[in-house]
Amino acid sequence: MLPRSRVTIRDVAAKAGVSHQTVSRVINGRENVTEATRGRVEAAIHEMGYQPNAIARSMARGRTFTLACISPNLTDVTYASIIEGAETEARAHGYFLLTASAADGEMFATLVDQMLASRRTEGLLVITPRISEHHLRLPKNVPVVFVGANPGDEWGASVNLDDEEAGRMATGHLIDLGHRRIALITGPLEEQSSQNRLHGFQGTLQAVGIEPSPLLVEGGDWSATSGLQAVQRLLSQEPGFTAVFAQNDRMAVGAICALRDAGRCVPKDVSVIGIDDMPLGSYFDPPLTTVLQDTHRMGRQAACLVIHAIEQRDAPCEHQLVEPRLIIRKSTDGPSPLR
Amino acid sequence: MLPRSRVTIRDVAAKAGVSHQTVSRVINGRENVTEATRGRVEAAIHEMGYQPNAIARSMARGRTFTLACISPNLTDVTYASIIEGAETEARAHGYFLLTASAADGEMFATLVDQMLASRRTEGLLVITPRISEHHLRLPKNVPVVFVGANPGDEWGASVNLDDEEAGRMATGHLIDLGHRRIALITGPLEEQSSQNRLHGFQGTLQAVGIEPSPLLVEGGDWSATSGLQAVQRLLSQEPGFTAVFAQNDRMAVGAICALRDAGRCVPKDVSVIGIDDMPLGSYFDPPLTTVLQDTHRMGRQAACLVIHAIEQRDAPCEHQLVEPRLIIRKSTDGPSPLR
DNA sequence: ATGAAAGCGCTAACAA
DNA sequence: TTGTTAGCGCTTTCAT
Repeated sequence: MLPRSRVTIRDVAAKAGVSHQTVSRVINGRENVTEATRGRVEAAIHEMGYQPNAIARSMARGRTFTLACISPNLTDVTYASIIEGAETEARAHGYFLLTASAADGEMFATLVDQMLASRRTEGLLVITPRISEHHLRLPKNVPVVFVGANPGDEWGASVNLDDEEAGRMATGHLIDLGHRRIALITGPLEEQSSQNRLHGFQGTLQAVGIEPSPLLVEGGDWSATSGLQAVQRLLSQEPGFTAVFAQNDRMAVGAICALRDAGRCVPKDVSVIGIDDMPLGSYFDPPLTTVLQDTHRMGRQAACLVIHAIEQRDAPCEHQLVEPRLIIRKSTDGPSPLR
Repeated sequence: MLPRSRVTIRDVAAKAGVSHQTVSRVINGRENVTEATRGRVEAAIHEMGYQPNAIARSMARGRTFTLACISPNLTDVTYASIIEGAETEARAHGYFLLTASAADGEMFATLVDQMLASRRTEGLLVITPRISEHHLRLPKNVPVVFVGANPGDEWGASVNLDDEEAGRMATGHLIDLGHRRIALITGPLEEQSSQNRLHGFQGTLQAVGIEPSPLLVEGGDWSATSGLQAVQRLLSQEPGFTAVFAQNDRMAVGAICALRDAGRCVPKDVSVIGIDDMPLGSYFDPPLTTVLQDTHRMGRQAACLVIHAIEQRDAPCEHQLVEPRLIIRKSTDGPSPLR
């Protein structure tokens, strides 16, 4: 057992010649304390180097002012940026963020137990691209917000990119440049965002009278390597495409590598567009055209939602969509007239 | 004020027909409880869905099993990976991690107050490339470990890359390839790691009889843009170099861009090496040769050190160095015989 | 093996 | 305005 805190409210009270309750009033900034006593108490606090014990406060008030945030990992910049946004917003509201990564559902369940059920935290942010059964076995009395997937009304609020619009935006950009044969590299189709981006893609093609070909759609797992492999498959089965829409930037970068390896020049022979606007995207060769996903903002909004739900117990379960934005760099251009 | 926890230890006790103390013994796995009573208590716990209240426990035990981690930001993948490593290790030891970003010294001081002085956390990880006065005004009675800089023995333990060795490794690789005129792009020279990497660079050159030229050294701020600009300056003042050692990968990528813009081919005309082994480093053009900094491991070691210090109050103040490792890809090659 | 009593450091309700 | 009295939910003595 570790040593306990040095100075308590009572020590200060004794020194200042008041009751401990008066000290409590002073440190809580209550109005009903004479200027004189307040001065004496503050002096004593200063002299003794008193610092309120947060745990005792939590105990007495029944509040911890702490949020939990569980993410598949902390290093993926998409997640890291959501977390950073959430932490910033949380702190602006006087909350702390207890962060953890959960590799699998089991880990997730354990964390929820230790963080939520034990009342260490007052709310939960779940960052996940995919809702699993574990996510739906959460304590009912604690506000939860999902980022990256939408579990539906009865399970919790959510914040997501408007994925369908992002899909339309990327596809529309390629069509505007004159492309007709556009290949798509999706994320895992079990994930809502992949599906929604796919729908945006298909809808946009059909709107201009292009029938989407299944031979021009390949799936990846969001990694650069998977994007590379997807392009190799596309090249072997239907090499006539003049543009590639990868559902995220990492796969787009992999796609560019595969095209270069195959002797196709980007953007002269093939245009490539991604989604995310990841760091250093403008330092690849060629600089990557992409659709921005404002993850920092998503994190802030998510934190805002949980805090709102904590403070007004009646808060409705909102599902917010964040707008994408097209960022044109050099990896897209009109189709070569030679082809 | 929020509703309090539903079931307490006493409710369970009543249901099981024992004293609350017996329940406490059961949930703490104490030996001195009859199998019979234990069974009754466990049944009651299960039926009522009882979950121990972590705050009350912290209160009674004087322990929170929580560490604080303060970093300049959470998105820089170097930091994020340290944090992830720390969190993993912390959890393996039964600790949580309260994460926050501190843009400046003032924010840092506030966070320390709220997290440490209030006894919300039992130890602190400080991720920072540079020690400032704020870092040395920490509470004396709480273990602190620095990652990314070394404050010296009396201020706290530290975990760092062996920066000097990393500098030697990168420089040695270029020399082994046959380069003699090697340019260096440093990080900010107020930071220890920049200085140490610089020393490794200079020492290695001198060891093979090359006198380091000040005209071949430029400073950046770790950003890709600063690497790009540094190369532009180098090119204008002393264009005869055949290799560039950038003290991190981002600046190396910027350097490659600048060289390409200037019509110099990497690695044919100029070789480029960085430090970090950042994600996607192998997807740039050309794939980046670099010196690996094992940030995940650094985070784990740092967490290990704090926890050790918490559990044995006498723990010495260690300064650990993590070994770098050379990763050869395509951005380095022998100098062109034509030059 | 079990229970009773005390207290962790603070806030909240009530008195004075 | 100030002080007194009770807890918050648990762990830790110390009895029994």
